[in-house]
Amino acid sequence: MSAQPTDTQPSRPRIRDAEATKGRILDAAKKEFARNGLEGARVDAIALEANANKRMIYHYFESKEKLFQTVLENAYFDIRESEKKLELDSLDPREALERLVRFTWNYYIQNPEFISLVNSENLAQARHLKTSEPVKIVSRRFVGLVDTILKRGVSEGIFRSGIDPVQLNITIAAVSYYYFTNQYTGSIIFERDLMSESAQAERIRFNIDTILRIVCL
Amino acid sequence: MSAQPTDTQPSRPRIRDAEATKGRILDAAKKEFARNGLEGARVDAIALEANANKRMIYHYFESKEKLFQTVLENAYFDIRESEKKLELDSLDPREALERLVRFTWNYYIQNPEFISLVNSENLAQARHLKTSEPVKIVSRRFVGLVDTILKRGVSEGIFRSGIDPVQLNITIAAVSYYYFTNQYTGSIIFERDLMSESAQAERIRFNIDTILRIVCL
DNA sequence: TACCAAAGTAACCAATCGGTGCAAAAAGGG
DNA sequence: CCCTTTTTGCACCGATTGGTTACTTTGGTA
Repeated sequence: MSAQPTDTQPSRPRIRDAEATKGRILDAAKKEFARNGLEGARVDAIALEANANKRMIYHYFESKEKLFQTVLENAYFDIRESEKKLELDSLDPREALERLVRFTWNYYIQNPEFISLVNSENLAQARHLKTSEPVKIVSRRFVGLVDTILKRGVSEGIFRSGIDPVQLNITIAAVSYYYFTNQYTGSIIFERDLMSESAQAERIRFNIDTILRIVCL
Repeated sequence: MSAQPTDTQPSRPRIRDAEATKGRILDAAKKEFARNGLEGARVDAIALEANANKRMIYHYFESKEKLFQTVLENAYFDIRESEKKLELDSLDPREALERLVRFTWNYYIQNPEFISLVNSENLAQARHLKTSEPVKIVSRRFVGLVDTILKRGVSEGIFRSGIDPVQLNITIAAVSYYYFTNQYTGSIIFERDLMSESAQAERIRFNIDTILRIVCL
């Protein structure tokens, strides 16, 4: 054993950086809320993980609930921002739809916290999102995405008309979201490792096929 | 203020009925776990709701976790039992599939606790279900259901071959499950009341259409 | 360099949580 | 009618929780 007091650097010059501290708290909170849910998350655990003092959480974010709200809003901003970078208008409608399905799948894989946060928010009956005007604003653009693809497909004569873009949007999310959020109970009930490489490859193909079958003539 | 010690009947004759007490606790626990999640649920609240003493919960179910496990297992037994009553073999494959999609939808409506309990279990990485052999057993029959319909449809020349029954099973659940579990955030993001009568009717039609498009030639 | 708002810390608190010890009350067999 | 077993009630506990009080340290700047 050494005489050093902790496993951090012995006499860290302690840099003051409010933005960095806020960022570390948000990152830690996202992890903790995703892993344990809104009720299960521990403020002390967030402070520890963020390498920050618990008092700073209340200094910057007021309460556990407000912290969750901020984490959740940021999560929505992030996914909508990523979607904007897809440039689906340059692709033909079928390819645009396939890319959107793939994007949704990959986003959930790379950001597993997103699904868990949304689940927590729905258990809370969306009480944090209700008051968030910014999230509503960024969501509008997102709904328009599928609508545009659908209209283009119809005018090109490859998609059938009369499809509700909201229903399609929901279904695109559903077939991937459900697979991930229920991966643990699913792997038991179907007696198959749903998260193996081969199972994942199989599922994404099935999902693309499903969505294209909905829209094509 | 009256002199009565509590708000229960002053000298209730106290009937001994272990099974009834257990049942009331399980009902109350199901509601409480569904509403607040595994971590958010309060044992005192369950006791109050069940009109039973908290001590009885630990007498009959040992711990909060074990109580949750029992509630969850019962929920799975119930849905699988209901599915058995569908008699899908007497219908032609297309109708059988439609009935199964409708059943899944209606079951989620009539048993909203089921979805919430499954969500909680997945947040807990299915640690309660892992050790439950009975749930695995009743699940096998369930997977076989869709497989049988699919095979019949192929031999009758109305379904295409090569469809993985597990993928189809997952998709049937997904398109309804996702709609309900995300009803609160969904209603905000799509700026539409997803739970209105008309919205529900629209969704179930869309779901039946989706599933039939997957299997039909 | 003296000053002071901003950033960070440690110790603490009241409330609440899951879980228990213990014994009274009620049923049922002899 | 007694006595064992099951069912019930109440008070209580140690641990943990979200949140706070009071304080020190830092770094830009007048």
